[in-house]
Amino acid sequence: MDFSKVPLQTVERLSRYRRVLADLQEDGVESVFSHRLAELMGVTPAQVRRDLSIFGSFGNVARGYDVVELHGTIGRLLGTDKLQTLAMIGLGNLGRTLLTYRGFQERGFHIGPVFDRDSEKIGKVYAGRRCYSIDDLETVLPDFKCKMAILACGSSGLDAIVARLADLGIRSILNFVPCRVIPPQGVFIENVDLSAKLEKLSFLSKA
Amino acid sequence: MDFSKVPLQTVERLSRYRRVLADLQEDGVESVFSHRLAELMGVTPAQVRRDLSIFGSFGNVARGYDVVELHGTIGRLLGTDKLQTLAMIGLGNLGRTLLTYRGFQERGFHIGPVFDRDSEKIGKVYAGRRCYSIDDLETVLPDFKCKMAILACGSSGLDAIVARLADLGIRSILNFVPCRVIPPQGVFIENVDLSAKLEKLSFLSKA
DNA sequence: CCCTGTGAACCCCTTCACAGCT
DNA sequence: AGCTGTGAAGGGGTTCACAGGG
Repeated sequence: MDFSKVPLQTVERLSRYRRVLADLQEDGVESVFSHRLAELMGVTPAQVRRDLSIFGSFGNVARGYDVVELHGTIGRLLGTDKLQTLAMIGLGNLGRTLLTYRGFQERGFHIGPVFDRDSEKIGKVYAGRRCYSIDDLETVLPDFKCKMAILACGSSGLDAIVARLADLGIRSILNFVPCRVIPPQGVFIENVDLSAKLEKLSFLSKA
Repeated sequence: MDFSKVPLQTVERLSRYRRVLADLQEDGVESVFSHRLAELMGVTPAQVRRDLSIFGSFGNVARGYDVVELHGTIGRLLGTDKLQTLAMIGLGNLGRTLLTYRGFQERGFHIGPVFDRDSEKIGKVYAGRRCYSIDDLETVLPDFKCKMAILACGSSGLDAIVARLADLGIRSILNFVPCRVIPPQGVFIENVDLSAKLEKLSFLSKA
């Protein structure tokens, strides 16, 4: 598998395929044609076949795609077939909400250690997770074997924190802080900027 | 201005330009060249010039772009130069967090009426906003003159709610519910799927 | 010189259309 | 017949490279 020639947009669709397949599986559907899968996804059948063909030939001319098998395959591709533990930086409003967000658990993600700089929070337990001082990142984080982290903190000193996370083996980051963070070598960053989305909608609805 | 030939990705960058320009303005910078703006944005100078040239000729060969003027222009383009009131459906964990999210206020967005179907919540006040029954959407929503809405509810009956919102004049929707919603004619929907983002990161960090 | 604005080239992704198979 | 997988064409967005101008 050559990761370099997988379109980014295909990757983004993979999780939606998996969700659709999970629903089909629950309904007892054994196999599905690209046409039907496309309909459920809101894309073209050609798109479905192209996306899947990048990773191999999973389809059968007579029966289409095996639902259970394809669901499992995509799970393995995404790496969500086993539980992954995430670290989180920042325990404000947003951070505390994410701790109890069911969607993560359902998809095999679990927030483990959380870090903050506020001494009021350090040492306390939130939704079953102990809050550590950001100063103790280097001593605490390695125990949890996290490969991913969530940034839900303030913007000051963010680059330094990201650099430390990278040094500790964090490979990818979900960033809720609305400011540009330059990814260290080998680290992927996905930004979530809710205000930007609203501004986009505001622009589009003036058309 | 022909909206149809504005690349979607350019629209998404507009809010980032505005943020960068706001920072420059705060620092007392009067004008800026595409090269510097590109650096702050993390894009190429050609991209900056292309993006801005779509909306007009704002640059000056000798001095570059006027910071204050461009900041204002982009604000008007995005429609964030005046306060906009949003409606919100769903007052769970996420909904309550969004009510107190500072980022929205800072960018000129204000959540007005909130709706839920849980009779425990209806009539109560959360962060200064009264919670209405979703059954009263048609009688309550028109008073607020909302053009945008946020979906932070469960997935059941979502299409029906979206149709009702569209009938009441909602033009665009920020959707946190992880399921496909088919946009009614003339309505824009932006989906926020946090688990999908994590799955994407999970895939990428295996490369 | 070194800037902006922009036609043209380029690249990535999507869609078409069909060969190959059942 | 109707499906999958895939070369080839098409389209949207980015980058190149340069004309035009202070």
